Amino acid sequence: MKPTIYDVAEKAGVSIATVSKVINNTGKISDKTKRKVLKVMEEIKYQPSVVASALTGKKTNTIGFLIPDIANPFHAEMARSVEDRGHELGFSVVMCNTDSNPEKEAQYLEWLQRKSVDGIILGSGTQNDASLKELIEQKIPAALIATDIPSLSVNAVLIDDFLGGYQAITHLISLGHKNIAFIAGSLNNVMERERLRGYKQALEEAGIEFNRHNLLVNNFSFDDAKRSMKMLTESGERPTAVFAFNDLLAIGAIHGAKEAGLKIPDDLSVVGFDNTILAAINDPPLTTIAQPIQDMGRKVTDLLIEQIKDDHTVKQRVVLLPELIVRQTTSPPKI
Amino acid sequence: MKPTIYDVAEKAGVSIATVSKVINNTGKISDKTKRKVLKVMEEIKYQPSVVASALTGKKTNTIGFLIPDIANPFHAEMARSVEDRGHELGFSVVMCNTDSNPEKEAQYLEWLQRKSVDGIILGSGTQNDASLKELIEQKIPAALIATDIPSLSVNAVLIDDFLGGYQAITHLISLGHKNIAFIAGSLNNVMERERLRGYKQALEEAGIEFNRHNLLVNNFSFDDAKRSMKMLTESGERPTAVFAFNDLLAIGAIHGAKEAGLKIPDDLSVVGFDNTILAAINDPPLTTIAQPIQDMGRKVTDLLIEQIKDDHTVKQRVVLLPELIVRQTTSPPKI
DNA sequence: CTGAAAGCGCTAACAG
DNA sequence: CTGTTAGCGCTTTCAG
Repeated sequence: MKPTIYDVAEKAGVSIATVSKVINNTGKISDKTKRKVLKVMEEIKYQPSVVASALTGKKTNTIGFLIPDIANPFHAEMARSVEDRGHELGFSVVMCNTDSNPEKEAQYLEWLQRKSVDGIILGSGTQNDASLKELIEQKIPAALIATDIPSLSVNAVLIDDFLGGYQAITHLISLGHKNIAFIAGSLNNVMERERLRGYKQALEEAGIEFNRHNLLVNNFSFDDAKRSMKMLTESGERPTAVFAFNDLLAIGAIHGAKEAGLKIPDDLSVVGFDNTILAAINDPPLTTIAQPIQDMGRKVTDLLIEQIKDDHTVKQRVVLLPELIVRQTTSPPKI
Repeated sequence: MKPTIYDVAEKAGVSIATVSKVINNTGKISDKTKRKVLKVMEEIKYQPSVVASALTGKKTNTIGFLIPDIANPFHAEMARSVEDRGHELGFSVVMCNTDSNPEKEAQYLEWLQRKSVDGIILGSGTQNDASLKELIEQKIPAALIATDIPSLSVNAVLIDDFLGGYQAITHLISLGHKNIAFIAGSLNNVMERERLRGYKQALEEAGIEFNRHNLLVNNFSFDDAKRSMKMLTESGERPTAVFAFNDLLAIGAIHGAKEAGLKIPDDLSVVGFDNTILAAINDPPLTTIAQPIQDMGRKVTDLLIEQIKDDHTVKQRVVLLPELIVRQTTSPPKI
């Protein structure tokens, strides 16, 4: 059996209360007995049980992290930075892949509560506003990353998606493009709608009319993007540039364009979003709008853990600014 | 406050023992009282505390998952399949990024034990054999994925790395290549050494002598691979083909080669390993040795959970076979 | 400074 | 069938 607090108390000739105090550095214990207890703990390799201490009302030092899919590089990089920061601060993180499915989401949330996690981070793709609301009502610390729910008072770290879209399109326009497509995902969340708004705004400022045919909605999949792009090249006045919802879709579009015989960037300029590893290793390297993933993960973890330690901290919404990374998939149109 | 078992007992007019029995479906309870209790649980939104039940010796339904870096697509895809299967079977998974650092590894292991996880999966890159040994001695269920420690009796799921290396090189030789480089990582684990052995064996069978200069050891980084490749192209008799330890390194090599003015695959054939998303989206699509990542993740999770449920199950080492996926980065040498 | 004792929410005999 | 009760390992008053 694993040694318990009783074992060390007995072996050290003190009471369990004393042992508890030296473990937690509370109360006043003489140096002498403190040393003795510490020594015994070493000897019998005693490890306090988090389960038992949690039952008395202390923290579990565990947080939940919900994202649609950890196999998606954007989410994986986010997970890495959240876990890193959590680890630094003494917290474990439970990974939950929701597939953006509200039912799965609700189930994870229930499990996490039953396991008494100290708090929960909801990543982009959170669908189930209702369950988040419940979380907040039950005073479970929660924070959002890369997404926002304007109607709720909750810590959130996100980027200015409007600006991201605006930057991408402004860049393309400055290169001389006028016919620019937008390859979106489902278009059913604020994030995407904001980027679309940025897209439209940039067009408008340049006096270019929005063309409904240039707005492609697909299913967040590589193959969809490829197919969409191919179709687009066959349309009458094909765009000379495309802005994709993320790097994966951008690369899908590039593949589709290449299959149709187009050269990148000469025949088609492409801008991605996120600046994941995919953008860096693409050939040619992908021009993209960078989200500061590391900072976002770190910041949201800090906010959540602050809230866990003191529930009266004032909530905040931290908006980081995206940055245009010009690489080699954009150039003036050659037409 | 969250409702407890006492709250439902009181409201339903029964004892907590009865409530406990309906929760766990143990003992014999009349349909009538069962329904009544269930109804009350619904009404007050009662959720049994995993912490409390764990304290009485029951499972926490949580497992730990150690890998070097979830931001690495290979690990991320593995994590996804482990978490998926865990979720199906009712287990949460705690993600731990070790950076292959033995101290971090040991610390995670300690935390996980203090949190009473039911079992632990160790991914490739596990460095600290000693702490794994301790785990086993303490009868904590553990299982290995994509790695093996021959001296320990522990469930493991891995691929035949020797065969993988052999397949890659045989493919290249069959295309007519004779001068083939191997871009390795650190070369300090069985996995890599096995692949190297496969490489050598294939060469030997073809009557090609092993050339020490064709073995490049780097640091698992994209840039290292790129640099290595560039150097290689400047050497006297540059290889006409290269086999890399994983897809990322293979793509790094491709970038290096392209910078040196080589065309892929005409001037240089490249074979990767893992068949991650990187291989599929590379341009040209990367020929690679596929690991059945989904199956591995699922299988190792099954083995671990079986062991959790019954510690007397016989341990096994499941060796899956890698598969050569020929795409477009390999062709006969044009020299 | 140190220890006795109550209690956290739940499970598992054991009685009835 | 249902309830009483003794823990699980730890924290926290409250006395001494």
